Amino acid sequence: MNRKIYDCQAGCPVESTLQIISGKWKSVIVYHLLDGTKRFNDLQKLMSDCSRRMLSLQLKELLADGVISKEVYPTVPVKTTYSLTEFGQTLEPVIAAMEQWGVMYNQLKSSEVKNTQAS
Amino acid sequence: MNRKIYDCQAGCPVESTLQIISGKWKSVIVYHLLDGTKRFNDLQKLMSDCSRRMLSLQLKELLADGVISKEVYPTVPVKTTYSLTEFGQTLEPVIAAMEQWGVMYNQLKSSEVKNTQAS
DNA sequence: CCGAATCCGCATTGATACTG
DNA sequence: CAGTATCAATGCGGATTCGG
Repeated sequence: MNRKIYDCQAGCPVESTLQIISGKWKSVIVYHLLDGTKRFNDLQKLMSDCSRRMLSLQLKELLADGVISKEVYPTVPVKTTYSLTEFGQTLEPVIAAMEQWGVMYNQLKSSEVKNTQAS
Repeated sequence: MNRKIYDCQAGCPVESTLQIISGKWKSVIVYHLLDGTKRFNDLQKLMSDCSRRMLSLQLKELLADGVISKEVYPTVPVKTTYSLTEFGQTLEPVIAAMEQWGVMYNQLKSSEVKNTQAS
């Protein structure tokens, strides 16, 4: 896990942010958790391209970075839930900006399909 | 170059955004280009942890995605400049959010150092 | 100066099976 | 249900070299 993307002391803020959310699935996880507490399988279903293993790893890193918290209910089939910590909540503007841009981008793509631009 | 992170049709907007800026250095490049047109070496200096090879690759992808544009001046030592396209400019809110969060995060980290919290 | 091409080690990730 | 363990495959990314 090579977290050191940039070693300029307290350097480029964009890179600092990246250190927290640059994992392949991290921002997506945060995105879904902004919606509320979720169980492992809930997340799995929301991110079907992310394997259970990957999901597990990314959650572990987010946990280590204090972005999310985990609650384990020792019921018979174990139940665990993940939520954003207060710290994690501060990422909301970042994720929201990504979401908004994504919406715009999706529309753009679908309209490009219709136009089938000939040169 | 596996760009398909999510294949849900026009799916999760956060993932769509990620498809464009998820490269290890892409958002940093965009961040620096928001500041104005830059030459290859300028970028290289601003991102000293990014090898020439990586910079080149990431620029190529951003170019392919229409985020940046490239101008080549056929002078004797070739000179090339990179700028954001109009499309690339639309990423500004996303990058700005990342930057702001990064600034906050950097401050948070440096204040934690001072407190040396003993449990 | 910009960047493509090749070589190659290492980290990331997937598949599959297993556990409490 | 919520993970972990192990193994194998892929691909990222560095170093170096060459070209325009």
